Formats: sequence, structure tokens, C-alpha cells
Amino acid sequence: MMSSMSNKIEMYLKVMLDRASNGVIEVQRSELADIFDCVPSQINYVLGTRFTPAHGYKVESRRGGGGFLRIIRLNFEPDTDFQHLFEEIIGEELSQNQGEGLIERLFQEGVLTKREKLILKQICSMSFFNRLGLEDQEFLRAKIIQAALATVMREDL
Amino acid sequence: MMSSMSNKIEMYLKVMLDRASNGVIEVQRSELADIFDCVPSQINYVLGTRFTPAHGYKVESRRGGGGFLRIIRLNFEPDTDFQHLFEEIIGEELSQNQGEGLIERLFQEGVLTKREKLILKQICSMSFFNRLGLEDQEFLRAKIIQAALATVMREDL
DNA sequence: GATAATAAGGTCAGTAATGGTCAGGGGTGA
DNA sequence: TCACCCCTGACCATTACTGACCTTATTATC
Repeated sequence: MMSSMSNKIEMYLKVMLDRASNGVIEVQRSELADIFDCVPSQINYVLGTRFTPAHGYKVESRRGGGGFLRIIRLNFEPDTDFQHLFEEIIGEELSQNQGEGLIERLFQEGVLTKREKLILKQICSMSFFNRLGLEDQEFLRAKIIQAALATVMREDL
Repeated sequence: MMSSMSNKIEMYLKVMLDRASNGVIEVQRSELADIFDCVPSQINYVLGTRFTPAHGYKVESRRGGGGFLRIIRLNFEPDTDFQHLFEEIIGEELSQNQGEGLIERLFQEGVLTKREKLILKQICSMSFFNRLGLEDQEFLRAKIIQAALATVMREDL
């Protein structure tokens, strides 16, 4: 059930982003918290767990009077970002949440098919990972996505 | 002889699955335990003994607030090659050669696309594996192929 | 200008709400 | 007796939510 408050807030923001022509929206944290009847810091929780760079979003903000949150959907330029992603983001370590976010994003961008997305998500969430230390888990996730990307990037397919 | 509680829970879930249009249901463990007046862990027992890939089902879950169990029916009949395949590789360990052979076979049988085959081979030959002991390596390979196979057989794809 | 008041948003530790695991007890039939 | 289910409960792991306290920007006042 996708019905936790965090999920609702996430969907609400994504609908707003879809409606915005340029993939950028600005909202006020306190106003959003009012709409969903939650504490303001819950908004930060949602942003921190669902709108990270790995998920394909960037968040900017400003405090004080006239403050705001600006959520930017990063657009994916296949020719440049693909290579960039492969080399830089994925060389690091990925939490499960970030890994799934990245896989989902690659699907949204048409890089992976739905089946491939589900296979990779499944592999990245295998219980086997629990045997490993946290660092190894995150490294392995990164390597798995990297391996998949390396294959998908091949030109002879 | 009275049907055991596990049998009742099993039937209940299978009726729900029949009613669901796409062979997928989501339930809450604690809610189900409440309905049958049993401890929550009994639900895990039922899932672990009756809803495995070898039985033609796959279970995904999420912990924490808003958590759930998702039961997915797989798209193959009992007593077919696929069932035997699952039984074969469950709990087994696969050398790199065996792993690649199995992946190749699944491709030949039309279960995996060419891209999926290459992705899985790439993953199974990652250098990361060298950090692990031989036993872990082989176990991980088996788990990866199981995960991919179970995913690809989902009814809702 | 300098300063105080006001109006945002940020952080983090703690609590609540889920599901997972495992060792063990209790039947039941061969 | 022994093997095999079924069932339980204590303890663990993960995700969601809250509130107290902190930082920064703008605006009003002197």
C-alpha cells in the first residue's frame, strides 16, 4: 500500500513537477506541512529519502522571510550523463534506497526495460547482502548497477 | 482432521490472489495475524513453507511504518521444467561456469532476453566476487540467478 | 546604518510502526 | 522413538514521524 504520509507527499510533489513545464517547482515547507497536517521536518525527511541526486532530483532552499524549497528534476542527456553516471556516481557506494532510486530513474529514462529494472532491484535487495558489512553492501550495489550499465551501453546490442 | 491454521491462511491468501486481477496482492502482516488470531511470525512460516518460488510464488516486503507483504504469483504451472529448475538451484551453489551455463540455457529457452543474459553474466563475473570466500561466491551467483528467474516469471509482466 | 523582531528553513535524537529471524515447545504419525 | 510439521515469543532491523533547538534572511525601528 502506497499510503504512508511520506508516500503521499512524494506523489504530490511529483505531480506538481509533471505539471511544471520546466521540471522545477518551488514550495514553502510550512505550507506543505499544513496541507498534509504534519510537522515541517517531515518534509525534509521526504526530500532526503526520495529526492536525492541518485533519484534524479536536486533540492535547493532558502531560509528567512520569503524562504522556499526548490525541487529540480534533473534531466538526463543520454550521451553525456550516461558516461558521467557510470564513472562518477556509481563508482561510489549506494545505500539500498539510493540504489533503487537510481534503477528507477534509469527505467524512467528509457535506459532499462521494466523487466531489467525489476531484476536489478531484486538483486540489489537480496537478503544475501546482510552477510556483508555495510560498506561492502553499498559497494556491491554500486558494482551491480555499474555492471548492468556497462552491458547496456554496449553498442553491439 | 481439522485443517491447520497454516492451511487456512494459505487458502485465504490464494483466494485473494484469485480475486486480484494481476496475480499480486499486498497485505499487512500484523493485520493478517489479527484476522487469524495468531502471532505475526506465523505468517512468515506460511509464506516460507507455501509461497516460495518453487511453489510458484514470490514474496516481497517492506518494514517500517507503512510496511507490507506483497505476494506475487509466478506464471508457470506446477510440475513443469521451471518448477524443477527452481528446486534444483535453490540452496545450491554455482561456479562461474555453471552460472554462465544456466544463464545461457535460460536464454536459449526464451526465458531471458539477450540483454538480460548479458547483464546477468556481467554481474556474475564481477571482480567484486574475489573479496568473498569461494562458498559465498557460489552462493551469491545462485541467489542472483534465482532472483532474476523469479522476477522474470512474474504474472504481472 | 545598526539593531531587534519576525519569518522562514535545517538538524538530529528520540519514538512509533512495521516486518524478519531463530531457537524451541508441542503434536502426530511411521 | 524419531522425524516432521505447526506454532509461539523474545529479540532484531528498517522505515516513518515528531519536537526541541539551531541557522539564516528579511523587515521594522531607532
